[in-house]
Amino acid sequence: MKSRKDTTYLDLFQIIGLKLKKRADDSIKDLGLNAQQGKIIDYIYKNQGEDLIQKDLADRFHLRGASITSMLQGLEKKGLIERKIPANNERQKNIYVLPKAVELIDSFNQSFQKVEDEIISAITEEEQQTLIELLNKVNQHLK
Amino acid sequence: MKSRKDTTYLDLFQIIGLKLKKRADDSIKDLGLNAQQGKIIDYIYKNQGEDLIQKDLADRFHLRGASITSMLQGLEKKGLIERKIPANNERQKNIYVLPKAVELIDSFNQSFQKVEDEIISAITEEEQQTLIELLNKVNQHLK
DNA sequence: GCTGAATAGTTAGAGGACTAACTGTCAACA
DNA sequence: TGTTGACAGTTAGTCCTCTAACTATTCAGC
Repeated sequence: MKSRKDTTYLDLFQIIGLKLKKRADDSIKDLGLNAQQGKIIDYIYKNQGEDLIQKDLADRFHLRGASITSMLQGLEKKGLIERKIPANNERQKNIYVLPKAVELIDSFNQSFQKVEDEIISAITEEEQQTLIELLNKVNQHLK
Repeated sequence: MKSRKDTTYLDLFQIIGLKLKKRADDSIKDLGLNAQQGKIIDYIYKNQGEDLIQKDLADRFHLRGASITSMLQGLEKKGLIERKIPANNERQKNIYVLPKAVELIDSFNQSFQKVEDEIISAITEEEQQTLIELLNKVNQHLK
């Protein structure tokens, strides 16, 4: 009875999530960053015109404020981003990517695309449509 | 253009995984454990007759050997499991749950079931079938 | 206008997972 | 049978995220 077959949705999501995280981390580790940092830089780059503040990142990436603080401090130390207190609200910090980071964005988006391709190559195009619909339903339902 | 809609499979899996992890952790934290520890105790309980060793846990849960060592040391310190070096192979350690842990298993399996129910209540029964098939395909394809 | 609550961000300290280097045991085969 | 490589597990040190407690600013209602 070694081959128990009661893998649940919870287990599947955890396992797939872990595998994807490891692949994504691996794929950009030569750039000195992990996948989360890459995703965040990309997100900052695409939204930095919109009065982007740390709280937005916390919401988008489902991380705590403290985690964002420490992650951005790290990226700042590496010269990849900068934070400026806006004139109209001294309790916030607007976030911008620096040129050094912009150069990297294409590179890790390509890496992420490869991981993406690995996922979808497991199933047909029709199934891909179905999967993304179901994932979105589940995601939206979880608050 | 604040509502960008290019959420990828990778993003979706990460976000759903994170949300589920937080829910699962929350649901059993009163027992002094996190979800991963709960899952592992359950797995040990169901497989402890089969010469279960640490390597098996590392494989099943996609964690490194070192992580399993430290996690089991923690569970051992709490009096939840024990490890015994088997007679036939002194380089391994067989793992067993202790009574104190057995008492908890029903309780956190119920908690996990609730998280499971939250997932599937987002979609119809037919969609549930489809989703689990697709998830299994993707998972198996990722080695 | 003042006071108290809400909001944004930081710090300190803890825990979990990782890598790299290590110990000790087993197994293969020359 | 002796050596060498594979294997199971551990240790040390790092990184990321978390919670809890904190500072500082802004907002809302009396």
